[in-house]
Amino acid sequence: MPKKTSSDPSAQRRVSLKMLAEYLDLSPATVSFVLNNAPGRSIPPATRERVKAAAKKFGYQPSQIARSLQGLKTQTIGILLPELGEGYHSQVLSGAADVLMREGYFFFTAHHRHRKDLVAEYPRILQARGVDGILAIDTHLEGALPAPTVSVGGHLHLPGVTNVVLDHHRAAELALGHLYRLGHRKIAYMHGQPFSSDSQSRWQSTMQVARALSLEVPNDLVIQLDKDLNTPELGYPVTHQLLLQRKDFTALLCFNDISAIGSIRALHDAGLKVPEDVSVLGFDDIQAASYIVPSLTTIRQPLQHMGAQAATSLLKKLAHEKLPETIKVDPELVVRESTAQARTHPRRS
Amino acid sequence: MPKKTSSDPSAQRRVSLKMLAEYLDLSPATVSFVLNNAPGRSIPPATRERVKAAAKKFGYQPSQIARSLQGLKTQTIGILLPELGEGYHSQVLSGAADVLMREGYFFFTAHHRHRKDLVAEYPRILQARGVDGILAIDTHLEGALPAPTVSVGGHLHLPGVTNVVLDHHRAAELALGHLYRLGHRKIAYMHGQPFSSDSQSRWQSTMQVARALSLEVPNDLVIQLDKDLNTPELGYPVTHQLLLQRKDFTALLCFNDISAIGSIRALHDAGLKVPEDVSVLGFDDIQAASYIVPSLTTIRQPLQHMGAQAATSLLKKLAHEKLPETIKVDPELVVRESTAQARTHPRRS
DNA sequence: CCATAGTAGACAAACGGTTGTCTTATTGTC
DNA sequence: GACAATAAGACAACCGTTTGTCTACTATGG
Repeated sequence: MPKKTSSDPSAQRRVSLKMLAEYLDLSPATVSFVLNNAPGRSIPPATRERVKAAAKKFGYQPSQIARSLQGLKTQTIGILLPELGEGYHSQVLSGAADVLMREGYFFFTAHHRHRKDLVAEYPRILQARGVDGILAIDTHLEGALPAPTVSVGGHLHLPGVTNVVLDHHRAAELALGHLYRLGHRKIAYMHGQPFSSDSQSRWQSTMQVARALSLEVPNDLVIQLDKDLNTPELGYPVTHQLLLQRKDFTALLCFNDISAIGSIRALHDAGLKVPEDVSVLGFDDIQAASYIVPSLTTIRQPLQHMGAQAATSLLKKLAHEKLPETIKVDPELVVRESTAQARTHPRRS
Repeated sequence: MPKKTSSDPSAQRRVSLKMLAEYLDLSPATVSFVLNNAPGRSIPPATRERVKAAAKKFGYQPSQIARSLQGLKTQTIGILLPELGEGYHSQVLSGAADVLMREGYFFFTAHHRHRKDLVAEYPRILQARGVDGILAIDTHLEGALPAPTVSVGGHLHLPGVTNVVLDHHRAAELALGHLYRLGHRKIAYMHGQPFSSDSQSRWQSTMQVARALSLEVPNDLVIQLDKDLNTPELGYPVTHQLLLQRKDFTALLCFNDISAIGSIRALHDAGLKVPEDVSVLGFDDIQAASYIVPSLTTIRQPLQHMGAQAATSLLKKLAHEKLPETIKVDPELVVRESTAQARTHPRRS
């Protein structure tokens, strides 16, 4: 049973504008004017000093809540994302948070685990809590939002919602271009899971670039992820399967780093060396990419930067600047050990 | 130049209690009573229904801000942490966030990068924004806090602040016990960086347990981390150094997983096999621990659980329950590939 | 000396709710 | 039929700010 006894040691009442005013024998209004340096009011320097001194003395801190009630901006943002913790979303969040805090904004984060009811409910609750704007990370928004919104990696276009996305075409160019320059012509491709938000656009871009480079993409060199996993096990079985069918490819373009790590293991178990026999290219540049042996060549998504870009855009939007519908962000090729010059002679099987 | 033209598509004014009351031809008070199911007031069912129907019809959402102003609880928590993004803090945050959201709380996260001025400033700002309580993750708090506070991994004890920490003694028992049972008697120890918050307590616990097991800890089997790195490079040079001096140890107890990965590489480069020649034990259980070859046996810190525990405790504290000063959380041994039976015969050098 | 213009600040009305007190009908009781 | 008790709801104060309007006083110019 809860006890009511504990007298909070931290419960000293905060001083309010009124108390300050009473102490100073001034009206709250005057004090407010001084502390906010409001224009159009004449207050003699002596009084100003008196007020400021008292404010400092009592550690006066204006109540944001009362301010908000006036319909002023709250300097608060609501951030919607699927999960907190490791990975993609956290990186984006981190980039956004840096910008927001630097600009004097605080933010709520609301994670919804892709639950539709929560995705629908949270924007309203956030509005009730007075957010000036909403930042949605990898969140499938529906319907009109109750506040200015910018999204990162959103797959659909809502009117008035600016979307920050990776330039998938550029990513494909970097990836295939790298392999092409290393002499690879027989490349195996990995298609992402159908439910993953990037699968579609990434695949289309990859195919476009492949055509542009006159690379053939035979069906039996395409493998398809299906499991909902976040471990290397994701890539192992499909790669194993691929090896049973065809062995005459010199490179494997993976959907992400996690699956690439599984693929490398599968290749290794089949007696193939990476990168000597097969080059493997990842996507994302997760932390583990640089740890594993061989370290992974990959396409880095500048997640932090995307978050920062989104936050900056949202702040601009709040300042009534016009924004483009879509903001593309450039990926980056990170060359490590898992890719090398293509074999010129067929490997003995 | 910012344009003022953009007419927000999302700007339809929210309906307030007053508007609702006017529409219903009732006083705001009555509406408030109905919607809050306030006791001690007699309202006929018919009116109740009318009110509820109207509220639903207009999508009425009470303003948390106005409520807060009454001095009511805001159902808001402020979370202080060093960084957002990958790693330790994010995991703890994730665990805490789950509990808070489940209980209907929202939270601000404020990251301070260990900057003293921010650590001092944020609690006050959070209070001005009306938080009911503060959760501090790996944050060096000083002085009295303006709200009930619980901390995770805080190194110092503040009066009235409950601290959630790992049971370091238990961790040492798990680690050394595991190695001991595998027959290891000559164990090399790694001491954490002096600036890392856990170094001290972990080292002390380890030494205690070593004594209890009658394990000798000769000076030349102790290595000391010093660099402020978050990559395997952290563990490489010190392990290399150790190998130059002594080669007759059968196990290495690392300070964390990151350094363990570097150590494994150093051992590998020196021609030693893990775990056949040397067993390596990590700490933390980061994601990469299961990816690398050999996968890492490690002591898992239940970070999510610690976060959840802290959040639960804070909510209890807000309900005026008495809490212990310190809450210890149990670590967990995760056995993977990097540890094995100790060599019974000296390795050929 | 009086009208006029500043100056310094008070007053009060919001903002959107909560909650204690008061009023008006309606009913029930003897 | 007089009276109290109860039901149904209005009224108003308040939370801590901001901000438009108003007033008292002082100084200035003619």
